[in-house]
Amino acid sequence: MNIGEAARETGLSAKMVRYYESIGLIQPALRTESGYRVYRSEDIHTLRFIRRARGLGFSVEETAGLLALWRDKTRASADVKSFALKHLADLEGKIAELEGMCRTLRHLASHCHGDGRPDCPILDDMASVSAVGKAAPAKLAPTR
Amino acid sequence: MNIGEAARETGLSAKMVRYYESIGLIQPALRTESGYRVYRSEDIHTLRFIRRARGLGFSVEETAGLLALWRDKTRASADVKSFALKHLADLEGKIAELEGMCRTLRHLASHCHGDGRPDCPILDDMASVSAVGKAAPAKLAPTR
DNA sequence: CTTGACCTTCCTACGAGGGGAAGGTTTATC
DNA sequence: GATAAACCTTCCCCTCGTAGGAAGGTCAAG
Repeated sequence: MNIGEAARETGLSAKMVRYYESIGLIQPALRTESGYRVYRSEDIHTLRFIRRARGLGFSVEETAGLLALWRDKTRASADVKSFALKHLADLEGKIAELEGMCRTLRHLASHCHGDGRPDCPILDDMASVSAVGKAAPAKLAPTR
Repeated sequence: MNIGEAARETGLSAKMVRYYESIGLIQPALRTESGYRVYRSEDIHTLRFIRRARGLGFSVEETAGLLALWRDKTRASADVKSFALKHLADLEGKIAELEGMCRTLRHLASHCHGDGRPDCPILDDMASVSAVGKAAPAKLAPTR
């Protein structure tokens, strides 16, 4: 199986597969004589695991940790669980942050009549000195 | 007021202020004879507006749009409102995505006994073929 | 033999900055 | 007036997880 097929099979892109190899998340793939990467079903299995972990929001680095646990047949399930719960807490923190923004935005929007007139409490609030840091608790976290 | 003071005053970093200038989000600052950037209270006002917008999760590009609306004294408040509501919908979409991950993780973790034994339903699930794409709806969205 | 669909490596860009080097300026203290 | 600390300047490279594309090699079908 070459990289394109492996990509279709796993829901990743060929680019991603090469990238994961380049950063050492997966072992270098076998190669044909002409240099094409070759994937066995066991490699596909690993790639699917990776895609699943990424889909659950684990970073690539965390995914490497999970892969190591997966391959370590003597791991304690408690280790996996704490890994998962730690990540869950991260996600919940992110959600809380986004919800703070949503609350503020909803509040501001609800006070804006939203017609053709120029006066707008949303802009007024954003421009007001007192509002600085109100809905931006502590740090300006990475958005996206 | 030089850049360091302006940064402290607005809650941004000096790097960010230079960056915003470099990408054209703000006008090039005035300079002293020796080349130091100088900020007037009106510039500080703008920087605070930016910080507030970023704190509400608007991208820099969206912030540029908001700034333009802010400066346009003839804008319709409806434009601002729709801008805000669009962003709100984006945030809500992001939250829903994260919550999907959380739900799955909570479910998986609740089925893991979390003791010293190696068998772990979390890893089992992640490795199972059928689970592919289950909690990763459609695209693998950028995490962080 | 040619065409098109693959594959390879390498380089660039994104967003939103952070870190730090090398060097100039300003301010406070002695 | 000298010196040291604390500023400032530009410049370039790093992050993270990809995507896009150029230049060139390979493979299967017609």
